Amino acid sequence: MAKSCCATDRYPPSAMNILAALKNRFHEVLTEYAGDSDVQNLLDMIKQAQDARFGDYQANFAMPLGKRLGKAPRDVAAEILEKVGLDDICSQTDIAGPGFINLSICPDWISSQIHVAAGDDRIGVSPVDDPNTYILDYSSPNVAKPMHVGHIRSTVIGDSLARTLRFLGHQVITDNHLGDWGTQFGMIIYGYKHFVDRQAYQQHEVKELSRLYRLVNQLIDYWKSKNGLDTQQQEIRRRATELERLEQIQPTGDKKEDKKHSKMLARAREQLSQARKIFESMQTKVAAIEEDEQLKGYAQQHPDIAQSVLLETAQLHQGDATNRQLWEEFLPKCREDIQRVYTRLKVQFDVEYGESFYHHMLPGVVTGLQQAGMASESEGAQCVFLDDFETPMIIQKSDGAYLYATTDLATIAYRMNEWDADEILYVVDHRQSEHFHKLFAVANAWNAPDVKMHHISFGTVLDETGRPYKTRSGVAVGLEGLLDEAVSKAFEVVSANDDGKPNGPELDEATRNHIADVVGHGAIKYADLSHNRTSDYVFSYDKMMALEGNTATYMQYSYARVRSIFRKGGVDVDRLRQQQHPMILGHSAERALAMMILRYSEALENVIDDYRPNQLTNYLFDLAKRFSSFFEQCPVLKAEDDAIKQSRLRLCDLTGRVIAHGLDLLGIGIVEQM
RNA sequence: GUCCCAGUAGCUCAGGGGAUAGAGCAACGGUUUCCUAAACCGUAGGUCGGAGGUUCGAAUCCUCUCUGGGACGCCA
Repeated sequence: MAKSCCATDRYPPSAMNILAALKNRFHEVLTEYAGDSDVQNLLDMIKQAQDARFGDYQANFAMPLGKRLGKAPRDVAAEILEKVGLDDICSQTDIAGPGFINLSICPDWISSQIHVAAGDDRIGVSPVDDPNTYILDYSSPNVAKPMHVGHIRSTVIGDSLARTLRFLGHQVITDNHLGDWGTQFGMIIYGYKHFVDRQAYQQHEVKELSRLYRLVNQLIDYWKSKNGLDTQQQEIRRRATELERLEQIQPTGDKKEDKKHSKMLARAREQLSQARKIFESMQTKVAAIEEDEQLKGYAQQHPDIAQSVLLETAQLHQGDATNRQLWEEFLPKCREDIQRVYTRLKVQFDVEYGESFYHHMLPGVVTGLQQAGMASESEGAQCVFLDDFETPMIIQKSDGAYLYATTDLATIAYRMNEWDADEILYVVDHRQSEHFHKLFAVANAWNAPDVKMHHISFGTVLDETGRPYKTRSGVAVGLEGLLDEAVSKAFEVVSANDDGKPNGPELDEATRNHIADVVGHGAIKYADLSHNRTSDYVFSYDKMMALEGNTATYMQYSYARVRSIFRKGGVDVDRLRQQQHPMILGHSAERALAMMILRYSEALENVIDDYRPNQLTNYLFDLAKRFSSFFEQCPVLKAEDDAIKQSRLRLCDLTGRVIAHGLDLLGIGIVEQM
């Protein structure tokens, strides 16, 4: 039932997402069949075709509709198609299988749309009709210690979501909720008072502070382990006895019983081995201190270090002059240090209100919740009990100190007052999901009933053995070192590739450095963004820097190829854009590429739908693949005639624009040559 | 013990009601007098952890189960 295309002049020259256009067309007719309430469900069954053999788009609503109406789905499909009339948009409409409606978009319509997109600053992506105010809370490192690999996902995902939401027309406030007020500062204050190396501090304050942080941490761990050894030993004995007991039990012959028994045995063995592992790790920590005379001395002089650290923290919070002064001295230096990483990553925040910013509001949170009848005392602490959770949310400890839950509630209150947020997104790793569930429940019930809050959780970065990514010594890998490594690997690849060019190298040292910088940082970011954020992923330099397949480099390379065509052809891009030559999509590779360009807005909608930047990376990868295919099959500068050449140049230009724009939304740069 | 998340090709991962489940890498075969071969084209590779259920239709939703990871009152 192929149909021919007719004129396209019915369409105003405004940007139109194809899917939206199709849904628009079906809307009225489907309402006749389903009524207003259900029509959206049916419209959602119009989507991109799963397979190119089925055309460009497919509509799947005829099957459920047929069922409901007691008619054959294929008949329903034919009836609806007849009523809707898609002759101007579709070159072909087919009913296939049980009642799939397959739609092929008419080439004329594609070229008219691509023509519109080319003349549009936003490359065919309209801003949303109803902008919201979003607060994005991401990165949020603890400023007392260097940033490590665990911080990058939050930073990169949050930054990309902020850019995307903003481009779509939403009001966005990005906030780096720094950890600048917690126990870590008690630790460095304590460390500074007792163990500082003056000379080292003068040379590099932050380095020395982070050494002090690690030292104090290590000493606390030492005493905790040392004091826990006996208990752990008992635990091992208890587990061993239990295991022995279970091993004595003879099979009963009853299949079910025996299966249960062998399961218990396996569990008991696992628990025993776990207990031993914990014991060993405690022993290692103890030994590390005791084998070092200096550390051993420190430990013996500071047996109550854990308590003392909490005391230092409490004194800071209570306004103790010395601690406050130290905090004011340390904080700006720590922040500068962290800022260096943001500068490299080109990540910016609208505000950076750390935990300390909310300190004065915390008593009000507790009294407010008490007055609302939501908080009550339990075991000396102020708690909010919630129906859906076994454990309460603790908002004030029995010693009077506040917790991060308290700060988070104060933060929400502030954000509502200051910005009247519609939505708050927390880009934080998945381990904190229970905390956020509680937090949202309390805030919605208490003082922020209408705001939508989402925990944009993400998985752990693993090493090649599937363990959380750490160095051999067990410390999380420093972020700066990671970035340096990526850049230097990129430099090697850039140089090797340039040296291997048939007509000799084209790039000087400075250019190579610049390219390595863009490519290296892009590779790291892309690795994070291209995985579905909810899953853990295995971090591998080699995969990331392979610079082939689904990597930022592949997109950057595509862009560079576009630029190279323009350079070689001496093309004046501004003129090209002004001249607006007609788009000719005669070759299947041209059509496929054009279609992909028009789907950019659909890809961005998919990103926002569930806050998943990997929807954009997937799209860009598809786009770049189509471009490579086009590049192979369709000569541009040597096209058979000038009309085709001009059309192809415009297609190249658009591809380059979408790639550059999409990468920018991911926080990734492009280069002219590589 | 309770709760949350994951399990898809040899490896790393997409796909989260729609047709014969995809990509990259690795393997194998091919492409360069031609705009960047960091590329392209092709071949091979799967019981979507397992069992039930809901549905016209299930990798996708529900229940149970196995395996792995994580979180579970005064850390953040």
